[in-house]
Amino acid sequence: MGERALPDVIYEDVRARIVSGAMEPGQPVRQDTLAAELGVSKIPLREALARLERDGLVVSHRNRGFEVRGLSAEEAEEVFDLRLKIEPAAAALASRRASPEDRASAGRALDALDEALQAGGPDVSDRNRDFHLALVRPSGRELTTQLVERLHTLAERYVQAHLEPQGRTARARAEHHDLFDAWSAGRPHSVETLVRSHISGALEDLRRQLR
Amino acid sequence: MGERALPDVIYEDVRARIVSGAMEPGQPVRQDTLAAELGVSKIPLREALARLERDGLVVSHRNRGFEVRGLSAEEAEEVFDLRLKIEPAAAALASRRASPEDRASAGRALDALDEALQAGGPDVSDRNRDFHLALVRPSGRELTTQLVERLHTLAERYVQAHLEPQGRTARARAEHHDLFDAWSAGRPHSVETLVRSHISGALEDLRRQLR
DNA sequence: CTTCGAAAGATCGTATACGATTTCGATCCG
DNA sequence: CGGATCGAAATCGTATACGATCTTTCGAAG
Repeated sequence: MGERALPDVIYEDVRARIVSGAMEPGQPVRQDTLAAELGVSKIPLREALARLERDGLVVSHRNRGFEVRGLSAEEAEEVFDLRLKIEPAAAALASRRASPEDRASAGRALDALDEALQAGGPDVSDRNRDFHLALVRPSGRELTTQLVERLHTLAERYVQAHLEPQGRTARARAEHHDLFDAWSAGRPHSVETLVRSHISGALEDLRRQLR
Repeated sequence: MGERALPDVIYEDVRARIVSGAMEPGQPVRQDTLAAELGVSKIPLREALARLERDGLVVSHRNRGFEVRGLSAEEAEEVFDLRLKIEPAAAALASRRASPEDRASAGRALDALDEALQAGGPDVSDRNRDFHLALVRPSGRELTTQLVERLHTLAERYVQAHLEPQGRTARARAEHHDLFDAWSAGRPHSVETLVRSHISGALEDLRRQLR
């Protein structure tokens, strides 16, 4: 029936709840309750939770189930530090290898992100992830792409929790377009610099909020 | 009864089979068979497999289950590239922050690794992982430590598949001791350099084997 | 009033069972 | 002989059920 596997759907649903803050840090995950709410049994839910634990979004305690992972300034630094080590080079490599379809696809992802930013809906997060991944995936490096996705998700928790969209969207849009232009034109060095400053900028904003 | 959670035990068991090559690249994972062999049901096995998929050790196909992930020269380059971006700095940071107990613990891990290398048993892999993680964990960076562990495991597959222990163990032991000395003395710059060259050396060996 | 302990309730973790899907093999048709 | 078709067997994925563990409650003892 459904095109996508059940644990995939559940995984994305719960992940979105955690990133948005609908499920709060430290909050225990009641498996029967959540499974009932999603209309499934605990089996596929637990598989999704096992993945989320791997992603660093939940933690499990023996015989006490899962809870939403906490946030800390230290971890924020860690996540952005890892992103800075990986994403700039990955995006630069991808810009070298991207095919015309890849560029068109990234362009569409940028458009979708712009629309979402203008609409201000709840799927800005997803469109943002899609765009950033579209800049990395053409590298052909699967593991790196998966890693970038996870780090982006971890970072997004801090952005959602501590940063207001106000004012940031305008700068973000400009940065996205500059970045896309350089990426699409195959200027890897510019891409590397722009990705780095894009990530650093978000980290600076966060540091201000976290004192 | 058992101290460790069932999915954990299964996860480590299956991971060891994949890393050692006992379960070969491309080989489908028969859940009923494997679960019976382990004396458990499919439920905890599938949770373990969900984790292994996240680690990049198996892949799943909708309604067709899991299979052991393939190996490729490209992925080997990718894995070692990621390790080079992350491990040297992580170990250097850890060497700055390590407590006396951390240093003692790392020393014990090194001793255990030496013993395993001398004995030549099948748990060289585990002791090797333990030692390298003992050099990173004191950084206090959980996500980075987890990442290093996964990358080390991915890399180990290539080492097991393509490199002979012969000759390498002597050099490895020397490198481990130099590295531990620098790390234990809190010389982060040396640590960074030594970790980098340790990883690069393994990559060079691999490249020779992979043509 | 506090502390301890036991019983009840809540929650977890997994074995079992079964429907759904895929794979395999034999037969039929072109 | 090659390819399609259909039924049987194998395999997957998950809902249900239940034992195990943890948490809470409540009463008794100090």
